[in-house]
Amino acid sequence: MEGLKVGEVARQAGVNVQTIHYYERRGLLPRPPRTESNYRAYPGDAVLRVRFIKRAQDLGFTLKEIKELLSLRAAPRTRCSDVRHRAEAKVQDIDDKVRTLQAMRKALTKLIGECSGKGPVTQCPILEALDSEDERQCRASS
Amino acid sequence: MEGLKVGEVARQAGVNVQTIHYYERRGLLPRPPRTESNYRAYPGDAVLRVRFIKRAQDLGFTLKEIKELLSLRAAPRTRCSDVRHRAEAKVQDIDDKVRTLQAMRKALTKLIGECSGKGPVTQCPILEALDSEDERQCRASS
DNA sequence: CTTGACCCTATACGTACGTATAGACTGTAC
DNA sequence: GTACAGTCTATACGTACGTATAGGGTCAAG
Repeated sequence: MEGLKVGEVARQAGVNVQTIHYYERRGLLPRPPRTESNYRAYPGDAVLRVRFIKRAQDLGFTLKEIKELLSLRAAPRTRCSDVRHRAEAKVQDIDDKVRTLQAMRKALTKLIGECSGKGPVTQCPILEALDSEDERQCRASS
Repeated sequence: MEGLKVGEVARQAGVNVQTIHYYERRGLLPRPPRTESNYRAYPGDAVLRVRFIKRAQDLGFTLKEIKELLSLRAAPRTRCSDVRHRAEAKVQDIDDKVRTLQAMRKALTKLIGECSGKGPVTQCPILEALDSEDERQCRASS
């Protein structure tokens, strides 16, 4: 029998079987040929493809973006700079998220600084700040 | 007629009506009394409660955590330090997320640095890195 | 007396990323 | 020859946070 069964691909790539199926449904993995008994028969490089996906996720790419990276690669006459652009955009995304988190952190530590931790909860400066009307501009897109 | 209607609360708090209903379902807002025609009749402080929730979200608390903060406050004999603890834990969460993002960023910019942006995509160092077998430990919990 | 704005409930949709289950079939080892 | 591990499809569940829709009732103005 030619090719790997789905369980084998999953094992080698360190994901579980349903994840492989899910990636296929999402169009991240091409539909492999089937055996007579309708089992998926994957070429060996399917494992590499799944690992590629996982590594790209680790770098902060969404599955949608990863799908684009993969089709970018598949297209001849794509330039390296196209990929580079996406990576740079992703760095931007990351920076935005970090800024949001830092703003949260700053606001929180400020409140913690004002809280002695001693009184009853009715006088907690943290809760009071959350109650108060003053419109600190801390709208943060999560 | 006593009390505010849901649309009024929503407007004053800057959220939409379904959000109010959703918070009620989630147990973040107490079920208000009803008029004869079964309309919700909110006390004026319902608006403050919704704003409290939005501010806490801006600080990075989940709705579940906010619910806890609210019940913490409702309970007599809760100490201010209980609230403070939650805030400190949240700062920890934020720091973890920031570290993860920074690791992504570092890995990405390294790859970008290796990419001239000039060649065809078949020789793109970014994609090659994603392909490669070497097990850089960049497992990141998103 | 009808139009329009508002309210009610229940349910589905949306994003992002899977995980789990049911019910049926296959392939193999004892 | 049967028990068990693996596969198939389809569908539901899970998190987190809402948004949207359908089908109905209510209220005030013109």
